[in-house]
Amino acid sequence: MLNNSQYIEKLRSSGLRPTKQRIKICEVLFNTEKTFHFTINELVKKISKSTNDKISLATVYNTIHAFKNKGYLKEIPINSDQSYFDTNTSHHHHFYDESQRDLIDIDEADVEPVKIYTRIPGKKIKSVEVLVKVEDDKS
Amino acid sequence: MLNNSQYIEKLRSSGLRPTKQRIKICEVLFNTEKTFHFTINELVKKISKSTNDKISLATVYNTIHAFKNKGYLKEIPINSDQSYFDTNTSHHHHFYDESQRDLIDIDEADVEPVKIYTRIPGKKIKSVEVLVKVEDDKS
DNA sequence: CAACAGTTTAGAACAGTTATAATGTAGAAA
DNA sequence: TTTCTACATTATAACTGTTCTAAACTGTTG
Repeated sequence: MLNNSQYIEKLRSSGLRPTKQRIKICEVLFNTEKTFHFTINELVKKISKSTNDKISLATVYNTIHAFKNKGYLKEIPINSDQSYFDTNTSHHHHFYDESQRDLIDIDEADVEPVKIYTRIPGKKIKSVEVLVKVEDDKS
Repeated sequence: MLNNSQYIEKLRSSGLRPTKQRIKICEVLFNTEKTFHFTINELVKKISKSTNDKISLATVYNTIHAFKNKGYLKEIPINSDQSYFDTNTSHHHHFYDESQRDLIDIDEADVEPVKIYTRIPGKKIKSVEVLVKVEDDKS
């Protein structure tokens, strides 16, 4: 929930030029009460609903990748024909309802911290992500 | 580690006609000491190395999906431009080294069972998968 | 063996994503 | 403010993994 000048500052401070496309995308992504999940396709629709100046698809992809690299977005590891992103960059996990193709946050407090008793020599852990797949309970 | 007649039986008992393509794919996938991970591309190469009769790409896709549906393979949820499959269908988790694009099993005993204290009403849990992303440790 | 449903096949089609190269623009310097 | 330049945007082409199509083939059943 920031205003434009704060997005401009945020972009500039991370070495991204605050273009009007990037500011608009910031608004769509971050000017919300709650965080949310999205695919590029859904984001494009959301953008076009909220502005008359269309943003090209390539720019959306570029911007999302830039934001992901800067840590403003997380990509959610999931088997899907398209990539899912999350505006919630805090440490948390997900339910995935494959039938509805619906992603739901699992609050960090609702998952016992995952302990891993083995390591890969020479590598350090970057992230630990839990994906809980659910299906309709017909019992 | 089965011989052909056992694969024929396995296929037939799950309602899949034991065609020579499927039997060959069974051999490549299951006639090994250790389980392994693969992409369709890698599998196609493996198949063509081990036989002179080429199997069409469409058949490989069909067969892998059939095997996955029958529970002979698991798909590994990962953000990648291609799907990863695992011949190890027991419950276990993975390290993913993004720089090498390399998947490594985490033995079930090496992960504290993941406890989830929340549920989605009307849905039951189908699987719980942990993906640990690692990177080179430059410290 | 005949008949049929299931399977394989090559290639076309498709969807998501990335690359290209021309045009535009933010920011710095004069 | 004007000029300059590196960075961004754009439309579109290209690319990649996967799915579809429809014709030919084959395992199974009677």
